[in-house]
Amino acid sequence: MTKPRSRRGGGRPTIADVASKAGVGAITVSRALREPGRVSEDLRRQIQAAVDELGYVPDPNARALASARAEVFGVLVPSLTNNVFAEVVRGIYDSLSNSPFRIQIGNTHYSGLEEERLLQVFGSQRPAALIVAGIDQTPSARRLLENAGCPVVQVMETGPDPVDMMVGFSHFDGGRTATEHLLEAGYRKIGFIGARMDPRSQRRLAGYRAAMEAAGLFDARLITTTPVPSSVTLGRELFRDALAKMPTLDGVFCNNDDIALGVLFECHRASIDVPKQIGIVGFNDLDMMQVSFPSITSVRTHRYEIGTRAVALALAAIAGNRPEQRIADLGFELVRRESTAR
Amino acid sequence: MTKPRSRRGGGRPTIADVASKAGVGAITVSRALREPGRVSEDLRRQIQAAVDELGYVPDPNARALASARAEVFGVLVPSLTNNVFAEVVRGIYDSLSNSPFRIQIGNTHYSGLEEERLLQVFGSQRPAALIVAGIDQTPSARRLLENAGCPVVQVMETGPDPVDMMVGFSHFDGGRTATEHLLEAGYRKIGFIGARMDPRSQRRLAGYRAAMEAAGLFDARLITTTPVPSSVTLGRELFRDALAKMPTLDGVFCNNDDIALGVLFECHRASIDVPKQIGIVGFNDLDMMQVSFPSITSVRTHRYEIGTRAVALALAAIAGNRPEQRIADLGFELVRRESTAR
DNA sequence: GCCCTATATGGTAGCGCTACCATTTGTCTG
DNA sequence: CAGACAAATGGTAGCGCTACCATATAGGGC
Repeated sequence: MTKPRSRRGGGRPTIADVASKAGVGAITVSRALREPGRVSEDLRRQIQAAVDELGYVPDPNARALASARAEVFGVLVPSLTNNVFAEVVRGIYDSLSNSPFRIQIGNTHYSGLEEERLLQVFGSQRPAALIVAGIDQTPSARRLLENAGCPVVQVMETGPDPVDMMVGFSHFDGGRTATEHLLEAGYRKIGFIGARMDPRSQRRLAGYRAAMEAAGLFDARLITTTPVPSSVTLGRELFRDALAKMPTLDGVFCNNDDIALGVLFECHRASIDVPKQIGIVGFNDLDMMQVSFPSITSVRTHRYEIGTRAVALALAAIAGNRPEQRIADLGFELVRRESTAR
Repeated sequence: MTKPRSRRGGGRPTIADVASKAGVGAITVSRALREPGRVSEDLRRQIQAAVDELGYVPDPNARALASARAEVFGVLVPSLTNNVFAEVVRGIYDSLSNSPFRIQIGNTHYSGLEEERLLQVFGSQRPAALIVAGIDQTPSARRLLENAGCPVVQVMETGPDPVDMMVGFSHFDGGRTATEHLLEAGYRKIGFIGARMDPRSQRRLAGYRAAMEAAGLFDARLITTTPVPSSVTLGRELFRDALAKMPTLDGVFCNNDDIALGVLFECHRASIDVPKQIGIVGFNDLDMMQVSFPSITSVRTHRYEIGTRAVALALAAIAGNRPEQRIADLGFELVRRESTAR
């Protein structure tokens, strides 16, 4: 009744082909591939030979269907072009490149609704683990994560109430540290310039505010923000706005390095001396911060490591040994450079 | 014999649940979801109601297994952090966000072998389409693409011999145009500075060389390259090397904008006047080129559009109307700015 | 009125793999 | 040396879905 070879499959070898070639049952081939320890040395060799000869590659879809578990890591980030998330994603890829796991990335465009929709889609695949950026999921997204039935790692920042596990650092502390550094360097009229203003930016702003209030120097007019996505061009424009509003400005904590670079360029153009007239601090410490002229002080964050650590935690949880510490705070470092050395 | 509800599936509703709730056959539900036109208005409504009520989401793995075709676009890029590819990938994501297709990205790390390996892995999933960066696949990678049994789009550059379809532009022409612009502006000792030197960089270099030779000004000592990945820091270092080697240098065509920015910063630091003493041209025209001081002339490339166009071509091919023109040349534009205006 | 065709729906049989249980064999106890 | 038990292997029955074919009904031409 059955046709000689699958009528739909396009003729690629299946596990049954390998089994008959090796003279064993299909299930033994399956085991030899997934849990080699449970198959005798002899058969393992025969099976491997048959696999090599036929060029057999297991079908991940059939595997996922039969085992009710796909070998997929779902990753949700708000942006694909923002270097910060690109680095995290790169860390994830590098950590999984020698594993059987595939990666599925979703771009939420900083939208909670889009995040919910993608979690729904991802959930339908029964992923092996989920890695999501941020800790500000909508209630319904949070429920989806809790019921995902797989390890979940929230990355980029730390907070008090993880869905499952967390890898990141405190953006509030980062913002405060950057501002305190400007204060210690003697700057007084320190502005905050930020674009996009996602939850992490908001917390950096809160850190800035805490430092300024502690010094008795806070003034709401020092803050210049926009919901528009960040760019170097925008940094320049926002700085001009800030100066127009507050001509006595003598320092700026920039929400990120793109903004900081825009500020630096505008200072060049307007012949404002950095660091004498204006001190600049960026955030993330991209490569260019150390080369710019003058070089720019920035808060270095460990983005690649956030990706690798998130994968390590997820893999441990999959293997059954969930780590003791569910929250990994990777911290940050203030890197002092010429832009604040007066 | 059968347990009341799937023992493995975790209790999520299946197509059979929807079918019995709507009082129709499972196959009709399947059709209503995939080809609504073939199901009567009445049933379609009943089925939709059942789907909504149960919160049914089709299992993509079962679907892929049964139809021997996964709703997945495989995307192969050499880097995840390089802004150029990130933009292409963003274009792909945005174009597919309202389609049933998922996206699977592979990072080849600029390695042909890794590309082969990933094509093997991707192939095992029977993707709906493949989008790969570059036109320099190894022979065996090319064979995998030809036998993929799905539309294939090579992106980033154009060439004479597409596997299937192509979207990009001529890097040779880009390099030549940039160099000719420097020549027209009166620069004579024009250097080429490049990092990574992947095939596209090589072709830009070839374009530079063609222009220099045509002007009778070519000199191998004007070329400074390294296989090291590109960065702003590296741009600065390479420029110093170039100057040490050839102190009379009066212009540079930089393989990309990161390098160009590094060159600009070094000029600031060494008090070299741009554009009077040195003219600078970058490649790709990142946002920051227009804001830097002085602003930097660059070759604008249409990266996001490459992504969207590649998806459009692939979707057309999937729908059965393969475009007449298999090669889409999106061109580039030289954007003249202060760094070459003397 | 008959046959032909088009449209709408359903039943059956897998897709390629693994969970579950059964069977076989070898080894160790007392 | 019987009985117990672990290790190695296999058979069967699905996982949730769709391709393929069959069936039913409604119209259209002569």
